[in-house]
Amino acid sequence: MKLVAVDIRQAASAADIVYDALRKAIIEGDLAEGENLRQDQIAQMFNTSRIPVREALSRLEQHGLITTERYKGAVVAGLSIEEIDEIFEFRALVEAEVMRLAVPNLDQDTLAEARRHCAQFALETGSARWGEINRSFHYSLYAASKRPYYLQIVRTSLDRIDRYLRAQLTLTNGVIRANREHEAILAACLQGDAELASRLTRDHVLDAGRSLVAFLKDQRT
Amino acid sequence: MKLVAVDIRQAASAADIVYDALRKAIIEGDLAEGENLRQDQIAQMFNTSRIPVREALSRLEQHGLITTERYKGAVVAGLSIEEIDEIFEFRALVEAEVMRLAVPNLDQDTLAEARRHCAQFALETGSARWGEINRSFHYSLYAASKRPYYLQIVRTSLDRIDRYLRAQLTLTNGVIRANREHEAILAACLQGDAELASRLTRDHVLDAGRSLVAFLKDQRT
DNA sequence: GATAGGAATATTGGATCCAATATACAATAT
DNA sequence: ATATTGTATATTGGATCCAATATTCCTATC
Repeated sequence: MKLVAVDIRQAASAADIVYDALRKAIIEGDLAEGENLRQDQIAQMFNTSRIPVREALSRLEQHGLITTERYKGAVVAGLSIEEIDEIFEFRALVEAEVMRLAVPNLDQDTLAEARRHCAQFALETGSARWGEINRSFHYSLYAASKRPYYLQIVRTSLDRIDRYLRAQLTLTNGVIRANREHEAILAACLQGDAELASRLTRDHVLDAGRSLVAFLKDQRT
Repeated sequence: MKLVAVDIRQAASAADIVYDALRKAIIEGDLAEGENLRQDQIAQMFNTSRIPVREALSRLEQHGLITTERYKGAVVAGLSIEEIDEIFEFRALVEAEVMRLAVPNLDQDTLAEARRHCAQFALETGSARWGEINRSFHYSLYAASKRPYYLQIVRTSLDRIDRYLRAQLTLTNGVIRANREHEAILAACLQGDAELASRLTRDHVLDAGRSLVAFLKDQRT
């Protein structure tokens, strides 16, 4: 018997599909902050009932991507400047540590992959994919840390501010700076200098945060 | 008109109540790891239908407290030694930073409250409340950091291992050591020495982790 | 014209019902 | 006796229905 076995346990439920789609839409900024999420409307869009939608919304709320009020419904969560600042500060702490832990485990394949993402980031001109490639670059390195719990935290904290990060990359000249910093991080990794890579990662995140906060402070006046 | 105004928006839904109860039961170890969670059974216990139960289970899964498999149901999540180790390492990183950020903001009232919790921890003989008082002690100090996002992360990571931490406190002589360490942290806070308080917090968490891992390695052979 | 009150509508939360899947167990064949 | 198949039961996921609450809009009153 020759057939490719798939693990059927991971078949996605309707709630999973709705959750993934909404998460993506929020992260990428397709759903604006403050926008109402009507259960009925979403259910119709996915050709399903409200039950899986409610489950998806409940999950999104747990991750802070939406806020809900009883009998009033869900809206895409917004963040204050202070909250954004805090999340960037937190990310700097955790991602710097993850980078430090990753460096000793980096092998040639991983480094090659990271270099690919880095190059791709520099080449990409459309804003749509910067956020995604940026993630891929960092994740490819972080994965070597072999710290699944840390990575999950990194993912959820990135989720919260990704929308703003994309705006920052696009609207300021963040891409040029980000690319320069990516190359520096990659160079440190190639040299096996964990401390340097960690410090550069920390600065990279804090830089982006500062730039974003400045941008938003200007915009929100 | 004289009455205490309550914000009715935060009235708990059935799903909230079920979620809180299950979370508490898992954290406190009343539900053993691997135990099945039948929707129908839980619904009957709370005099409700399965809908709110399903929502509660979905939320618990997002926080890693249970694992579910499609059409098979939910079980209380267990952690491997490696996972426990990783979470303690992570907590050490984050809680040390939170402590560092908290010290400059500590005022007399907060310190008095922390001292109360610390004393209460030393006096308590029954194992049941150690976990709770331990949390209260640390949270009372952490709150001064004014970093709600960090605190939420600390809470969820503590949730994951609280069950094991309680076992460690109870079954080894962890309480004596923990209490000594609490007093040292408190002293550092009173002196306003953020670096010291941070380092002691880090060691406190790592100590507990090492002790727990040693205990579990022995037990799980 | 502005405002308070109330009916009509929309929306959410929860209960019940049905379909899909898993599990337990009996029946049958080897 | 053991393994395999089929069937009954249990359980979950999703759809539909009902109740509780919020929102809208209309009307009456000043």
